[in-house]
Amino acid sequence: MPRASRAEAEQHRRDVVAATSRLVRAHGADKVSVPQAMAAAGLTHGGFYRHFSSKDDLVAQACAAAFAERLAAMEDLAEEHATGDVPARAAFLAGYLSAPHRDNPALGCPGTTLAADAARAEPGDPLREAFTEGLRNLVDGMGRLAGAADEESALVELSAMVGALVLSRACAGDDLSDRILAAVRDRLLGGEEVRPPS
Amino acid sequence: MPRASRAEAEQHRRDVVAATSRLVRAHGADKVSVPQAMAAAGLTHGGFYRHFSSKDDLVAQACAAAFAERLAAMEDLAEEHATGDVPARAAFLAGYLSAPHRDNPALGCPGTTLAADAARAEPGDPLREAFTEGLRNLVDGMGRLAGAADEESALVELSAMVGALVLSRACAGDDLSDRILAAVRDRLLGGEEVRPPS
DNA sequence: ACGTATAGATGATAGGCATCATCTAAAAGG
DNA sequence: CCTTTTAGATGATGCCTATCATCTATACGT
Repeated sequence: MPRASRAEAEQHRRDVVAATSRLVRAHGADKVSVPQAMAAAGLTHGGFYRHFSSKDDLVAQACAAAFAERLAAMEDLAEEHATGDVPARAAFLAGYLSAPHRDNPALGCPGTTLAADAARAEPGDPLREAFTEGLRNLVDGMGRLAGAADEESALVELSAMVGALVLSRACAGDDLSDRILAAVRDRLLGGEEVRPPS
Repeated sequence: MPRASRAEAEQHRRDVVAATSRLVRAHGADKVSVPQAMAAAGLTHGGFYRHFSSKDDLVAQACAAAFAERLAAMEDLAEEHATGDVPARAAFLAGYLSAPHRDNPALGCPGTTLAADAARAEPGDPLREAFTEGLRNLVDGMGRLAGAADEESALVELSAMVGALVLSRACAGDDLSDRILAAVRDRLLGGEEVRPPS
């Protein structure tokens, strides 16, 4: 099926990015091959280099797309709960620290799934930059959600959420996994101190 | 150099595990090849399958070794600060949430570097089990460090620490990286609430 | 409507990988 | 001391990978 229209081609590119975004979150950046990524969008590997300059380029775009998706979900949540009795922040936290989020990394927060790949990338790597940019936006978004909380609070909260999800995924199937999620969820929603005074 | 003594062979095995433990923390489990792991211990890939049943087996042993190493360091710290004026917990936190720890993943906490690999492993995978076991020990160790704190507190604290380190590594080089470490360090050491009351 | 640019398919190239087979010489054990 | 065992070296094997070259047919510009 050679030669698609310009609009179709652009849609294909978007499909590849979206599919890759899910694949890399589920399996890691290096476990997704170019043929796999293209096939996931219904194409063969042939046209790849007409859309992307390299595999790293695609992965970086996929990372950016994942962050954008999550940010959009956060803003939807903020609107949804703008007038409700459940604060948007509580809804966000409960969803984030839930078993479904833990069990669905492919559609989940890239802060948890791509951080390891970004950390291992070289300082100039496009993935590294896409991740940093996305993370900054996520922190800003959390600040807005919580209602003008300071950056420090947003950073602490996000760290606890990311750490909890990462650890709970790593030991999923074990009792410990649920206990991690519950502990952080209760503590963040209850507003108790991080450490009980000794 | 064929045929080493039994004691030498056992030492070689240990060397391979120790070297791999560092390699996988630095580069990820799949980026370390069998020849690389053996070469890092001064051997060729030839004798590999006399020591390990598979690459997965080696990686799992390397993970367990990394956790054991960290736990030993924690116990040393507890002894060291048993009678000092700086509580062991504070020393542990400060070291954990420091730039050197961020910049030296090869020698750092496997909870941050191997969680992604463990999370992607199948439920029955030896890496998954080694990680879960190591994590459980780490949580117990933290409880002892903080002086009989409840498990929930240890889990929340560890989540925040792991999340902070993972995120700060992923955006190392950017201002944000230092701010993440500082925010979590200050909050955990200061004993303030996770979220300031709104 | 016609020529040209190009999206996408097919196929090739070169390299790295885990694993296994074979060989060797030295240690273990009697 | 002589036989057996085995740690480790060398060298396949077959598979998967990113990237590039080539081809084709169709959408686009004129």
